[in-house]
Amino acid sequence: MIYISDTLTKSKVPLETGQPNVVKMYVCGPTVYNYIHIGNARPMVVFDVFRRFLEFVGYKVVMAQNFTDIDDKIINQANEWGVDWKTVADTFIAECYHDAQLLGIRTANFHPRTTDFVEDIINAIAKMIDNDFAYVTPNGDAYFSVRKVNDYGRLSGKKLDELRSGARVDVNELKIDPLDFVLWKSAKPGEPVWNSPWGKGRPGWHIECSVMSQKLLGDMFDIHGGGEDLIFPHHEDEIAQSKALTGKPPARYWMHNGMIIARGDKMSKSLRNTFMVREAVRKFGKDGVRLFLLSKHYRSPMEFFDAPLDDSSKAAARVHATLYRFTEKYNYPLVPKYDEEMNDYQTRFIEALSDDFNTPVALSVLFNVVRELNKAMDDGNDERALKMYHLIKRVFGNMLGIFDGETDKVQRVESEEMQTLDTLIRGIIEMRNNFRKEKQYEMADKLRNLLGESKIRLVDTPEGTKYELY
RNA sequence: GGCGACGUAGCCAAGGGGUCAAAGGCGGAGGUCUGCAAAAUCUCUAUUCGAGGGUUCAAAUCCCUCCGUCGCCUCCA
Repeated sequence: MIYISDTLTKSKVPLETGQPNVVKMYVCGPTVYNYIHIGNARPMVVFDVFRRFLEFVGYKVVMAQNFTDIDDKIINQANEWGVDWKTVADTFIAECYHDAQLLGIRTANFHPRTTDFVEDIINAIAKMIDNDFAYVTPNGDAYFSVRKVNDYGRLSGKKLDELRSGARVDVNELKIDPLDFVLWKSAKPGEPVWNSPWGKGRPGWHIECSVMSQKLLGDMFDIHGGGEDLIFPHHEDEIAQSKALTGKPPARYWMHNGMIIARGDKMSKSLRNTFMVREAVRKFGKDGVRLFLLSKHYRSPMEFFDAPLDDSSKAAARVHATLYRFTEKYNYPLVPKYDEEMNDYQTRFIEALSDDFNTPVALSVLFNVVRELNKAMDDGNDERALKMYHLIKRVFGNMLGIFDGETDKVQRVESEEMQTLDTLIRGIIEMRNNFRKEKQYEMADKLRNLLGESKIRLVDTPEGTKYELY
């Protein structure tokens, strides 16, 4: 049984899906007006791994992640650059796919864009107006009446009257209640527009997710995920909208990941303390970044700074070296037969992830197996080595989306340049070994240092001298 | 102001009434291996879990107080 923390009930609950062995999951994606940063990447990686885990234990996962491709920030950005909104959106959707791919995030089954669903959104709003959950103001805005649904505020633990007294809510005389939120924004001059029964305008933010998730995953899917900053008002409003439309909340469970903190604040584009995914991958490697993101429980906020990223990067490199050591001997390792030890490690790994997706514990199992793989190779126990290799590379690595490349940062390209370099290095190694044979260690060490300065590390093994670039 | 989370070794981070003299990673010390290194491996590196009270046969784990950090309440993943 898999247990997850449900934001709505604030408790750890068993995952019981609508259809047996199928998990339908919707994860809120970014508004595309710039490159994605590490904060955007956390839910992407977390839910990517969660999905792989569910698949491993036998679920068929149907996953959707949206792009908000029309919004004030996109329009502002477009105006600033003197291009149209769609160019901005298209550009950063493309860049987002690029960065997601760099991070080894599998594409979801659906990546809906708001502007592809305007017709459905209009229909949904019309229905809410008909059923008296929403109203149109004289200027052509449409608003949702928050007080028409019961339990509004349950997800975020807020009480309507406390919110009102907070007086932080948008003061807008057109709204009947200050807490009402916009479903359709009437167009200001020069803004992109779509036609609607109540005038030219564009969809508000919350309605897109309700409409797209319902259309793609159905009235009540299993898991709705996203960053915890979306709990209020975004997800609260989605619940209200779905209840107005279908009489049901949109999802059975709500999973929220904690924020990435940088320099004392939440990482956010508007706070200018972002660290781009692209830069992080360049600096720490794909597996280093993923390992970092999985090193802390997904619900806790995590501080972003170099030291732990460096640690994760080193740990990833160590595992890569171990795997490389194995594949050097066995180019095409086949499938081992499971034994008690393998079952035991795998069970521990799965149990960790089954307990509210405890990735830090799962990683501890992984690192234990890495040590066992090294030991098996040290002992010359190839059969056991294959078993450990299989667990790391094909089972754990597969679920975590790591160790699927040759090495993390160092490329072992079969290019002509590499061939030349290889010949050169091998030549120097041979010279050094001749010096060693003649016990001229000073000369031998000189050559080793020379290579070391060029970031080439020599490793003397019983099978001869090897080298690696670092 | 309201709601919520957290404070565990040099750093990162699990655990969440007894099996914890507390997993794992990074770092550090020492051993094995090596001509020496490197890599790998082994041992050690928190008698203690922010501070102070309390409950209990038993607490890092439950309760209270205090100190500190952070999130949400506004666009945000």
